[in-house]
Amino acid sequence: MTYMRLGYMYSVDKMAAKKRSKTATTGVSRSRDAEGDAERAFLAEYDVAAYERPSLTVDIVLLTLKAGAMHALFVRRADHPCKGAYALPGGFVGMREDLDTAAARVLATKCGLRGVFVEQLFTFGRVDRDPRTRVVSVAYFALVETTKFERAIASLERAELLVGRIRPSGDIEDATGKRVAIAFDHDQIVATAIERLRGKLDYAPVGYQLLPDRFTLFDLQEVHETVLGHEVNKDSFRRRMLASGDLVALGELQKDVGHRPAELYRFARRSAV
Amino acid sequence: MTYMRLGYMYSVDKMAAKKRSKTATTGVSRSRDAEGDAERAFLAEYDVAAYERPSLTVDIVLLTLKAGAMHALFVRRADHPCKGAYALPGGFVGMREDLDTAAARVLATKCGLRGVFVEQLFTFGRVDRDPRTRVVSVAYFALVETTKFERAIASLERAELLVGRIRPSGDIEDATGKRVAIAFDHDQIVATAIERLRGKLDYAPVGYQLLPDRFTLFDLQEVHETVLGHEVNKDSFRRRMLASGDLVALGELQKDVGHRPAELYRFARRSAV
DNA sequence: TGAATAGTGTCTATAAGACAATATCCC
DNA sequence: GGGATATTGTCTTATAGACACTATTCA
Repeated sequence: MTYMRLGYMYSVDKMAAKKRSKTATTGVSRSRDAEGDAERAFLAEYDVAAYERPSLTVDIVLLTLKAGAMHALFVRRADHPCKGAYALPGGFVGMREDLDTAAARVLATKCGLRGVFVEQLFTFGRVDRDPRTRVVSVAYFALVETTKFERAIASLERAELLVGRIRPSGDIEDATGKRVAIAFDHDQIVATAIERLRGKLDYAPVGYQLLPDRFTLFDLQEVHETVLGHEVNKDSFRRRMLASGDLVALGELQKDVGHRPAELYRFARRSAV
Repeated sequence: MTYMRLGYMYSVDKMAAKKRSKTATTGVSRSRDAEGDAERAFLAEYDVAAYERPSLTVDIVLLTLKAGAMHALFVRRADHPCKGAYALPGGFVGMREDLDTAAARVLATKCGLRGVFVEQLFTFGRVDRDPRTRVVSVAYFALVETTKFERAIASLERAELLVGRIRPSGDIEDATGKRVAIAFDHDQIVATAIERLRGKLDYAPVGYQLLPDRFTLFDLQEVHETVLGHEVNKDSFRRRMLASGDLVALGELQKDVGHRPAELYRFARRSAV
């Protein structure tokens, strides 16, 4: 029998036997009165107007899954530095704009997408990451299903938009399969995004951002395999997914597939569009 | 039999049967020539000197484990806003200073610690998080063994240093057990640090930052239980840790413990001191 | 009917949880 | 020896991987 105490679970009849007695430790928090010099130092430091500040941007790694590989959206750099290279869509953070809001704005204006999954990824701030000036970039990653992705970039009609195919090695290639140059440290940002996505597969129903509303278990398996970069066991994958409670069977089947059609599912947290 | 192709594992004799044939997908990457207006927009945007910029700081969540609970180091705010409240040690990011370097500098100057584990945590940038001005803060978390922690703050001899005990609920209390006020959004930053630490337990030998050089398996178990906020199964924990390869048995035993002494271990990646 | 993949059932190996039995220290 | 905890070994249960077998669609 167990009960909650201070947020810890204790087994009433076992704790005494299982736990080792601890030597007493004396508290150490000290609260002496603030001294004058420390206070002055603080005040001086907060006179921030006197200091130069780095530029602050957000960069978006918009990921989609297409033809068995992850793809990201890039913008071709029109100028030096890195002229002609693939850069991530990004923008400066406004003074009266939350970071998440800035990310959503860039996603809307430069990628043509609203309401998709976005999450803060990591902040890149190496001093020399941009040769022009000090720029610290808060990177975000977004996931979107491929049809939305393509509709979005088609709607923007912007010449500089590019889609890069991300190889498991981390290399990025264009539609012809040729490896392309990536601007600044954006290759590293993309690699970090893929890594994060991989980590999320274990505990989050990631696939639902990358799949259409209705999909088969095999579709979902392909998403996992592509993200992870290796095969997963089919039987075990099926069992795990069905046991997770994240999937709802629609009672409908694939059509026109040339073999026994698979059942269609949707994710439990998203009502059918 | 399997072989590598494009970074994917394929089972030679099984792929045909296991994989469903995919409908062909046409590539979509387009590389039309850059247009003049897009170029001008880019240039205008990069004229960054014209824009106001948020202040950029790093804040440190220095965590240690003491008396069965996580503790963090705070600084008492000497001024408004949040006068008297507990704030995280932090500082502005210098123009010629990497983010990680800034974090290490704050850790050294304000916490008295060098060479400890530090990792970027998350970037907090809500517009209203500091009422004085727009401040975006890249939060870092650091882990240190309690004796180092206490030696460090003792060496600084600064009156405003405070140690907060972090309750599993997220509340922070002083040495007397009273809940204290936390400045700005720093309670949220601390909560994020604890959450991250929990997540890392699954795949990283986190304990080694929080334990002395020599420790018993039970010490390590206590670290996990405190961080996770719940008990773990002793037998399984033991097996997992010993099988992980992260531990090296020292062939020495505890002394003066009033019961059968446990074997002492050290972490494999850290040579004895 | 045959090709192709979906889905089910079963067996085995591995890891986790439970618990008994034995070992070793200090008093 | 008695108290206390460490450590080992065994049993049970849950989960993953492997694989055979049946089901269903289209050509």
